[in-house]
Amino acid sequence: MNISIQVSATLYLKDPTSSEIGLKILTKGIQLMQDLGFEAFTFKKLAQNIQSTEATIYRYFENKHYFLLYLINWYWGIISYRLILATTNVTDKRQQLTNSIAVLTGLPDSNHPGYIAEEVQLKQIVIQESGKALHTKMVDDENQNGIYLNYKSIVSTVAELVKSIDPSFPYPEMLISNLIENANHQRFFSVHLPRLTNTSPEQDAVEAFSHLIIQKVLQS
Amino acid sequence: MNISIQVSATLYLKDPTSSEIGLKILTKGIQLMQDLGFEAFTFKKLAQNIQSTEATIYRYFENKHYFLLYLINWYWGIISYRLILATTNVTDKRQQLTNSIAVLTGLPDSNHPGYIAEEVQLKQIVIQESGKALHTKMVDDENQNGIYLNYKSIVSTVAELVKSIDPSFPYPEMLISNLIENANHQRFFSVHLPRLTNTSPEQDAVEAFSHLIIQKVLQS
DNA sequence: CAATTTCGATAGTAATACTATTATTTTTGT
DNA sequence: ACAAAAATAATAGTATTACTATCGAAATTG
Repeated sequence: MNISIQVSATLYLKDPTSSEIGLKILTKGIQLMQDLGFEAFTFKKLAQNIQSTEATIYRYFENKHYFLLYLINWYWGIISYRLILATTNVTDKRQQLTNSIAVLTGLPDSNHPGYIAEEVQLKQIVIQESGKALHTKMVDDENQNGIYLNYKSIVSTVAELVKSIDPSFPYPEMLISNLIENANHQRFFSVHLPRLTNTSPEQDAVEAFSHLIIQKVLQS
Repeated sequence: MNISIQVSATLYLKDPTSSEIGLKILTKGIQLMQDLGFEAFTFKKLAQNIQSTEATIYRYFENKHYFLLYLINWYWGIISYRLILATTNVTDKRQQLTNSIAVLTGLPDSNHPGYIAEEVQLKQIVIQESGKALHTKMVDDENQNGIYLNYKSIVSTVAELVKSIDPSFPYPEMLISNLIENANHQRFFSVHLPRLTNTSPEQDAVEAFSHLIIQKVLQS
């Protein structure tokens, strides 16, 4: 079975991994969210898809906004886990950082240690829909409820690594959050607005760009 | 009077700058969009605000998505104009680039040449709502309609500058679109998720970060 | 000043985002 | 194996949203 990935309990009313129907909501929900996009995605459509009813889904999730937050949190949980795998037993801090940047900005690969089937789809959703989840009038409440903890702890962990390598660099958190966000943006651009980037789905340059920035910017 | 800023005509049904009511829709609309956020903003509420009717607003804009696109396009039009002011009569390419980065990542300032009253509010809207405008199933159609031309031309112009300074740098467009997007992200983080950044509303470090990246990454 | 455009007022519709109720099925503890 | 509890399906209903349609009055324009 899958390694258990932590998703904040404030994101659901009833744990969807605790029942058959809950799991169906997740797997078919991911699919439908990808196919339709957040705005066209509705619990009604999902209910029809899993041959259940709206009311049932509402017992698991407050609304579709929380459902999206759940998926995004799940994704960052996976990445958290992969970050640990990529850095344990690596003694050199530089190498730890390089491996971390690879996890954060590289493409998912079924050969990676700790690969989880949903990762590719979840990443797509993160790329497409993250902005809508975050840029809400509710951010501050949700932040207080610990909903972004997974994400914040990733940035903080890797930023610490940056600090230990180059204590004089003044913007470690900004650097890391930038590289993470940039990776998603550039991949979006590469598909929809290719003039804005120098990466393409065929020849992915996002990870290389990220390593270059790190290399040029940090003094070791 | 204001310098005329180009906004793509595909974004409106009737030019809002051509009538009293249209201008009211814009100014009060900007205000309301900021106060309520995109999701809670409705044409009905705006109509009440300007003591008019929904139907009237629908005669100017297809829907609120296009209204948001209009505002964002307007913002990038202003920035385009400010970029020109910041680079004309500057002979040194390095200096041109530095000035451009300042325009793209610095804070708006009423002392800037070409300052336009709405700029501050529009910037806030761009920071908060850009993601929702772009990350839609309709991106590709809208892109074909030239809706992102202002933005693309900014990236392209500054990327050309990068190329002329350091022809060996392999990712000029990615670098510039990254710095632009990053500036908005970090300012959002600084207010809502301060742990993710090293800038704050009191002590803005975004522009300094951007200059640093440029300086470290480009060879002159 | 006639013709046209624009606007306000009002009405109406389909879809969305839920909440509520109840009967049936499934699960669980013993 | 069975009673109690929990979960689900089926259905109905509500407020709001995102529009479209109509039509007479007001303003603009040629």
